[in-house]
Amino acid sequence: MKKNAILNSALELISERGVHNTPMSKVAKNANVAVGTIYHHFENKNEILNELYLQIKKEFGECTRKALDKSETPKEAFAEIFKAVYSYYANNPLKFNFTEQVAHTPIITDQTKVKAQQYYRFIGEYIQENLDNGTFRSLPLDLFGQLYYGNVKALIQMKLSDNNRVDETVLEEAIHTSWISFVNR
Amino acid sequence: MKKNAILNSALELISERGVHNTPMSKVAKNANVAVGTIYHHFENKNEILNELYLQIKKEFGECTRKALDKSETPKEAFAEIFKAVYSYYANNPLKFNFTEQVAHTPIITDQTKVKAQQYYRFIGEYIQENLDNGTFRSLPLDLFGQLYYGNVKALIQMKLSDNNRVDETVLEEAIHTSWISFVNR
Amino acid sequence: MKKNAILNSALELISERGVHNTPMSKVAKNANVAVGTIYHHFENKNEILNELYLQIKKEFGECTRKALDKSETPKEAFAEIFKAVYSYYANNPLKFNFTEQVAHTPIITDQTKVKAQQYYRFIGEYIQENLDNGTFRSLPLDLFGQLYYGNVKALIQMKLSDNNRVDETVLEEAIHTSWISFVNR
Amino acid sequence: MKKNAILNSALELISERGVHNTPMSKVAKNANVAVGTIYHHFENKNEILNELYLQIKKEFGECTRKALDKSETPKEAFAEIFKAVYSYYANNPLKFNFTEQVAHTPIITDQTKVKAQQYYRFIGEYIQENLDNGTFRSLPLDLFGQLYYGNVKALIQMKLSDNNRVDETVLEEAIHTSWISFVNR
DNA sequence: TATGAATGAGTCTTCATTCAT
DNA sequence: CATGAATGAAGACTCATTCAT
Repeated sequence: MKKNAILNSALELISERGVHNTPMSKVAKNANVAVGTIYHHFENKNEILNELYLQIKKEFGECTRKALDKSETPKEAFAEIFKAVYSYYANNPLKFNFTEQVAHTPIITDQTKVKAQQYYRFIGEYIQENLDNGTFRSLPLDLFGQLYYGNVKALIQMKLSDNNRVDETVLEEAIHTSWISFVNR
Repeated sequence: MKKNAILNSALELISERGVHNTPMSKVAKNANVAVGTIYHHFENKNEILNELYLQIKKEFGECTRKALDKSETPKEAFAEIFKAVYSYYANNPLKFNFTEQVAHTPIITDQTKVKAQQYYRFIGEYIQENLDNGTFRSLPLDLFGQLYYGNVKALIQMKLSDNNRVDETVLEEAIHTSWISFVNR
Repeated sequence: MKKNAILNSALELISERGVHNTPMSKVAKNANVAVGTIYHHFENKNEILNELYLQIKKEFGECTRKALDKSETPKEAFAEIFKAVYSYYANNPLKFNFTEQVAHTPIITDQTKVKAQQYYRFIGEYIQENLDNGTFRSLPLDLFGQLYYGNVKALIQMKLSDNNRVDETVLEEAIHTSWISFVNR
Repeated sequence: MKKNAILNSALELISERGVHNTPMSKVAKNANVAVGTIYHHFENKNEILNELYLQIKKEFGECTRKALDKSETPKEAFAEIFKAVYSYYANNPLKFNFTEQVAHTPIITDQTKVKAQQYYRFIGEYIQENLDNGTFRSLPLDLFGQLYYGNVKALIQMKLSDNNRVDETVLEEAIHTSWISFVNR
């Protein structure tokens, strides 16, 4: 479908060249589509970006959700979520770059952000739960989230900057590093 | 000096409106300077951004260096560096926004990045030292750096998004959280 | 019939929004028809406008003709034609707006204009007759026409801009004003 | 001055080809100016049109005002204003076409219209005066204005469509035709 | 006939940069 | 050094028209 070709084209170009260095004309050409066709499927450039953002966050949420569901203990869940997030972005570097570029930008509307958050709200719930039952040390929920995600991101960035540096050992090491910072005792 | 007025004007506008939403004409007007004047002091727009980046990283480095110098134990140093970085950006939100926006962009040249790193190389050295002497758990140096900086950033972002949420207690808590994740035993 | 739906849709939109602010896509949607369907019934956008123009002028001619036919004296005819033209456009403001917008534009072809004129040639003939027999003061025919129609238009515009200002009295007054300017003695 | 070149270029092209058939690129080329230069002097296309409109109405007002000032009787004033308006547009056909095209369009803002009216308010005042003192037959002021201007326009159009048809005699005849329609008795 | 996705030339506008004063 | 008018390439978006289904 041309709509998907357009979304993929935009993802590719934007993640490589930046949002403001990616004219619609290039998005069109790269999608083997006429410029006008883009506007048949999307209201404007921002709508493409919002749709792309939402699509990524949905996929991201689904992968991570599976990881949580198959886990039996909080510790296992912690590691599995970590690995899922890491894997998702390590395997989809374009999507990582795109998200990082666009997330804190007025391009992504509040409406989109709210919608997107529903796809991974369960992570917050997982954290809150284990904050409540004393598994985790007492920290503001959102700070916890930022620290946790920051830890995963550190690893993702290492992976993307040099594919060979991150192996199973480093991954486990990073997870452990993260875990001990949050867990009580 | 007009050159400084231009740099400050650019910093203000860019951090608030984004690089690509900040035309030179606005930079000029905001600096009370004619457009042409900018081009007497800078080769082009990118040069402004690179110079700004360098200037910020230098200042950042100096603040942090002082924090390290007055510390006596590795643990104290860890906390002091954390606080210094946090304070610098919490007190200079424009500079934080600017840096975050620009850092991972082709706008900032490799040459600039290399130069900038010299201003805070000592942090890497501090970490390496304590990695070597066994104070810190064994982690790749750059991963360590990313994790450490990621932790500080989580707190800075919390501060900037809601000034009142981060007090001395939360700060100490965050530092502790970070410390225990790295230290051996 | 879809063809009529298209013509009506175009009339509505164009009279309200202007020719160049009325894309074919909107004409189609407003007519509950696909864009492509329009091109089965019309060669292109201009053909719609020309057909619309012709249709209006025909209807206009018929109304006015009836008014003339039932009149017995030149003076009565003068008044009846005046009222007929006034009524037609006062009751069909969309058609008035459309005509005014389009009439002096290269959109309407000379061929269309010639065809249209046949629908109300009898008005010119009525004037010429009474010019010849001395009822009217001697004026170039087309100037007479322009003046006469200009007088009616003044009233139509008054009516359309403020519905309540034009009542029977004002209408009669305007007709009288016009009549005395043309009649001999 | 380039600003004037732009205004003249726009006047020329628009009066000949229509507003929506006159791209800024052509306005620029015809003015021997770069496209960007236009936007150095005007906010956007509409601002050019509004400024042009205002300029024309000002000039128009000044010419007509002189005609009124040198007149001694109401009848003389009636004729002189008629001639002045006629002459102005007959000698400036581009300006006539431009005004006619644009006047009843949302392009010209209400603010512009209000400003413009001040340039020829005195005509309304002249009419009102002679309506009050019984020189003119009792008609709504604005209808009077429309009829009066309509009569002049009829002659202007005749002149512009065939330069040779309107001579001094026809002009006097038209003025007389108009005068007798308004004057009492 | 009917549909509506697709096309791409053309429109307005922006903005980094230049250069005459 | 300072000024700001001028430049024109490039960008987002529109829309009349075509054509495969």
